[in-house]
Amino acid sequence: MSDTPSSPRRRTTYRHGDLRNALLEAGIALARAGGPDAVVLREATRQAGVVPNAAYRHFANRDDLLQAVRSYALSQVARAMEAELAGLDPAAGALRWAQDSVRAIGTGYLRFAHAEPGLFKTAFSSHEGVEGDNDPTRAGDSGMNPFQLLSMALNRLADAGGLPPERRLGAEYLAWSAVHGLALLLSEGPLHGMPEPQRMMIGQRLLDMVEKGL
Amino acid sequence: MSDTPSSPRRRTTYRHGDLRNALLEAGIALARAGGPDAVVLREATRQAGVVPNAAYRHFANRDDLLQAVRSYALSQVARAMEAELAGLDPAAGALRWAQDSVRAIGTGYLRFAHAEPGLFKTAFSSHEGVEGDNDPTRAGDSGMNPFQLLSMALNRLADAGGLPPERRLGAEYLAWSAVHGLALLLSEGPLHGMPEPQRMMIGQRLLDMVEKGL
DNA sequence: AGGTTATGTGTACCGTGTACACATGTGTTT
DNA sequence: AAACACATGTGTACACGGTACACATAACCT
Repeated sequence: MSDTPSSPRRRTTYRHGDLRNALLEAGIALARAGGPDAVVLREATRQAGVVPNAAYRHFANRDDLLQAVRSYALSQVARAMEAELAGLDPAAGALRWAQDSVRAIGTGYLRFAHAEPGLFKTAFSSHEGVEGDNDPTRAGDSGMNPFQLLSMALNRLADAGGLPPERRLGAEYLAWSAVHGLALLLSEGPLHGMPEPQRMMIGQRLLDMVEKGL
Repeated sequence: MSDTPSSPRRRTTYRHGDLRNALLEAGIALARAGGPDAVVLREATRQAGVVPNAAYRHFANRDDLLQAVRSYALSQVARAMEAELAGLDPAAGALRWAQDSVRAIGTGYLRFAHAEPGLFKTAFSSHEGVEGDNDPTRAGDSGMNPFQLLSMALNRLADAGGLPPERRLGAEYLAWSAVHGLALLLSEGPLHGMPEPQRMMIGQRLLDMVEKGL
């Protein structure tokens, strides 16, 4: 009971053994609790039970650690989307399925933003090109990252005739804009404390708008 | 040429005379150049030519200064919207005018986000309820803040029959979500360096989506 | 003139990121 | 096994930022 921060588990060996991982875990915990700004190097090392500078053997600097945390957060977003997709019935007709897929992506995004506001904020704190990268640490079980999952859903929609080809290009950004914007309003914006039912309702309304307007 | 930061104008009087204002100006300059995180108390006092603690006679703390800067940024957003609205022709038919009004709001928002990314980011860094407040420092020449301008445009649309009454409630948030999301993607997101023509194009496409889907 | 108040100064402390030199294990080569 | 290089953690140190507290000085008001 002589540990102050959280899990500084007095280590007996000079070597930590798994420091990079411990720092990442700590960083994730910090991000979860307080968003990207809460990911503070010194606190992470404290939780890992090492001296501050030890972190520099595993991360170039604070931002490097933050990016690692962000990758994790992105993979969690992907998983949230995949979880929604998994509940769909492909036999419900190609168009319906495609539309539901797009909605599932949006719903997963919004759900995650609500369930894990800190990680959500971290995931998109510095949205550097996630589009064309195949970093598996940012992907879900499907191997796709959030952006790629959205693209896939939009492809389904286009293939099913639910989205005219001339409007397919860049559709990711339109859909993403809408959902991301709402997620922000709900998680840290003026729609903050909105109760669950209304939250779900406005989310669905927004997805209606996207579906109709895309 | 003995001044390092920017305009530390060696003052001869003990009293500054207009410190609150000077700090605000400095804060705005910092925000303009680097967004909310760049608004740093000590730097503002440096530019004003006073000692760090002098700031506390005019602002409770750093955040208080930041909020003042944010209010200014919001008023600039409102002005950008008003500038777009001013170019409209009310004689073009009620519906068309109403639709153009909504588009003007969106366009002004997007333009400002592009022209002043730092201030834009600052304006919405902590979107605390701007809806029902009448702080004139956050308003444009019309006396309305950005949210209120949007509401007004949507009212016009509803009055002109362009938006069914049952879908009027909360429409602000749907439109705002979409435009805000895109502004983020364009200003700090993956759509960052997008050339002007394409930027305009995707902006209009997004507004099409909102108009169709609202 | 004397007191009260507003505004700027000096000093000081804490937390954060990070550079640099040093210590201590681990693994490899002879 | 001894020697050495390398990887990884430690100690010390500095700069920067926010901010508390006591003090100085000027403006204002009897």
